[in-house]
Parts: sequence; structure tokens; C-alpha cells
Amino acid sequence: MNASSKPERTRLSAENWEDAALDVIAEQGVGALAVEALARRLGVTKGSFYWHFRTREALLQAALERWEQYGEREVIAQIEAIPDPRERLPELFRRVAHELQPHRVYAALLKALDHPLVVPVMARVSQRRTEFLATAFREAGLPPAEALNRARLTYAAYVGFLQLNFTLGLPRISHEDFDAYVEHMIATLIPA
Amino acid sequence: MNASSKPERTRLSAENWEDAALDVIAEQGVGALAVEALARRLGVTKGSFYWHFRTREALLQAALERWEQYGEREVIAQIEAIPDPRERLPELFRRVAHELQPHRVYAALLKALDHPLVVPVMARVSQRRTEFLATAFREAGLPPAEALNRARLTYAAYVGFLQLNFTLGLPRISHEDFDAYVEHMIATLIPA
DNA sequence: GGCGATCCATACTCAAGCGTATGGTAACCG
DNA sequence: CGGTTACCATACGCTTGAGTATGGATCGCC
Repeated sequence: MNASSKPERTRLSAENWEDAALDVIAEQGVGALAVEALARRLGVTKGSFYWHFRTREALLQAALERWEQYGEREVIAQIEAIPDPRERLPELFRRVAHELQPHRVYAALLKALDHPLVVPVMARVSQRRTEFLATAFREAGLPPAEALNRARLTYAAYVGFLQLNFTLGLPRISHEDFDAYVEHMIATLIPA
Repeated sequence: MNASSKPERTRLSAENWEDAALDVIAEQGVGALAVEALARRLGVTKGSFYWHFRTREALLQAALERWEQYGEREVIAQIEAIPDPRERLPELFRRVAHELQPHRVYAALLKALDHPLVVPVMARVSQRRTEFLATAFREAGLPPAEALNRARLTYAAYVGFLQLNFTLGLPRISHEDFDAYVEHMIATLIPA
């Protein structure tokens, strides 16, 4: 079950390439996904790559599919496990706010929305998450139409925050200020 | 005062190139900004370009500066002209929501945050707009700390909305649904 | 109306990055 | 333990797009 770290002298599989691709995407964006650079990163050459994948696009496609599948599983499951529906949203907000790592790929993909391959993936993921939020808002007491709009608003705020404070390094908000911001979000977006 | 249309047989200036660059950015993104393509679009060749600009990056830089300067002027002025402070924010929301054109460059630049040149520009612009929002929220009656957080939240929602519904073409929300969404935003984000 | 400055065309060079061809080595299997 | 299969190295071709060199056309101005 370990084959995704750095310098393992073993031979590579397609999944290794996909994981490495996602790492590069998270660190330097989709544009920096080049096969020769990736090969160097993995300690091999292009010859290896073109055995596993027919083209560069094929790798990107596979990596995106991989990310889409193994992406949100945990968070959604954890939140749905919370018994009181009215506690789910605040908990979701706080949890998401303090896990930076999983958002890096998402943020990187937001900056790559010109690429035709990432658009449908992001569309599906965002759609699912928004719907998840909508049901959560309904369970929290909002009428359906309002719940959907609130979900859109909330998810847009999440996406925008990623762009402004994550990739763009806006005035590097302090830790306690950030916590205050999260609580402010909870107070304004979640019905009492 | 007219020199930015398509097929004017006159000779070109640096400003013409910058405007054309912004058009391309708005339509196809920063990545599609290539000098030979731009030259074709303007009916000339690279020879012309490299007389006006030292490099491709120089053009991008100049175009971004141009956009940053002549960008928001009008909106802010118009809003500040509204006498009743409590009417400014709803009016701002509705106005911004129905002017799609000016947001195209901004949306395109959001997708180009990997490029080192656009980051500082976007940082400055977003910073200024957020501060503008913050004072508006203060004038609307929110205490300073809360006003700042509400401004952050609001602007993040704006940015996220651009990404999700503009560049990404999410479930193509209908016109009346969109209006309902805007009103929901107003009701949720603006203090009564 | 000629002359320097401005603007543009043509024809190159050069580097990056994808993809291909082909031969080599290590694993696995009978 | 020989041979097939899976994986990788090396060396090449090809395209795209940036940047350069240089000469031609056109404008402004005296």
C-alpha cells in the first residue's frame, strides 16, 4: 500500500504517475505538468512515461479522475455522521477551514479552468458539493429554494476565499483574525 | 479617441496593442496571449510588435497596468454618489450582477493566478475593492471588525461566483433564478 | 521635397516540450 | 533456467512560439 513516496527504487505503475501528477498540480499548477519534468521527479525518463500513458493529456485525465474519486469521501462521511443536523454546518465550516492540504489541488484546478479537461471535472465536483450543502441547509431549517441559494452563496464564498487567500496571498491574515472570520461566516450564513 | 476597433488601416500605438491584449485575455485567457496571434488579429506582423515592446511579458505588464487604472473608476464613483449609505450596497449588488462585460477580464485573470505578473495586480485590486466594501458595510451600520469580515465574505462570494457560473458554466441558472439569487445575497449579507 | 524618425515586413535563429523508434534490463513464469 | 513480458534509457524528429536582424515603407517637419 506504499508506493507514492519519493525515492523508492522500485518500478513505477500508472498510479504512481497519477499521484505524482497531482502533487505537481497542487504545488505548481496544471501548466507545470510536463512529462520530462515529472520523469526527473520520479527518477526515470520519458521512456517510462510513454509506456504507461499514450499522451500527456491522458495522464492529466487519469489524474483528474483519480482526484475526483478519492477526493471528498472522508469529509462528507464525517459530517453526515454528526447526529444533530443543526450542528453539521458549523462543524463542516470549522473543519474545512483548518484543513489546508486537501484544498491545494482544488485551488490549483481553479486556476486551470481554461483547460478543457478540468472544466467538466470541476463542474461535477462543485455541483455535488453545492447539493450537499443545500440538503444540509434544508436540514438546518431553511425552505428548499432558500437553502439552494444559500448553498450557492456559501460555496461561492469558499471558492472565492481559496482564490483570494490561498493562491493569491492577500494581506496574510493572522491566525486569530482568521478564526474570527470563520465564526463570522458561521454567524451570517447559517440560520440560528 | 477611437483607435481600439478592428480594422483601422492606420498605424498602431502601444495602447492599441494593450487594448487588443486585454480583449484576448477576456476572450481566451492569459495563456492565449501570443504575439504572432495578436499581430494577425491587428493585421500586422511581429515586426510591429517588437518595435513597441521589448518582450511578451512587457506587453502583459503594460496591459495589466492599463486595466488596473481604467478598471473600476465608474462603478465606485456611481455608488458613492448615492446619498443614502444604506441604499448603496443593495444597489451595488444589483448593478454588478447585471453588468457582465467588465467582469470578463477579472474572471480571466483569476484563472491566471499562476502567472507571477498578475498576482500583485489582482492582490491590489481585490484589496482596494474589499476595503471599499468594508467602509460601505460600516456606513450601513456594522461595527468595524464585523464590517471588514463581512466585506471579505462578500467579495469572496463575488469571486467564487465568477469562477463557478462564469468561466465554469455551471447548470446555467435561469434569469429569474439568478435574480432570486441576487436578492437572497442581499438579504443574507446586508444588515437590515 | 528631401531627410531623419517612426513603424512595419520578411526571414531567420533558438529553446522547450511532446511524441516516436528502438534497444536494453529486470521481473516473472513455465 | 530459458523465454516472454513489463518496464525503462537513449537518441532522435517535429512543432510552436519567442526573440533578432535587417531592409523597406511612411510620416512629420524644416
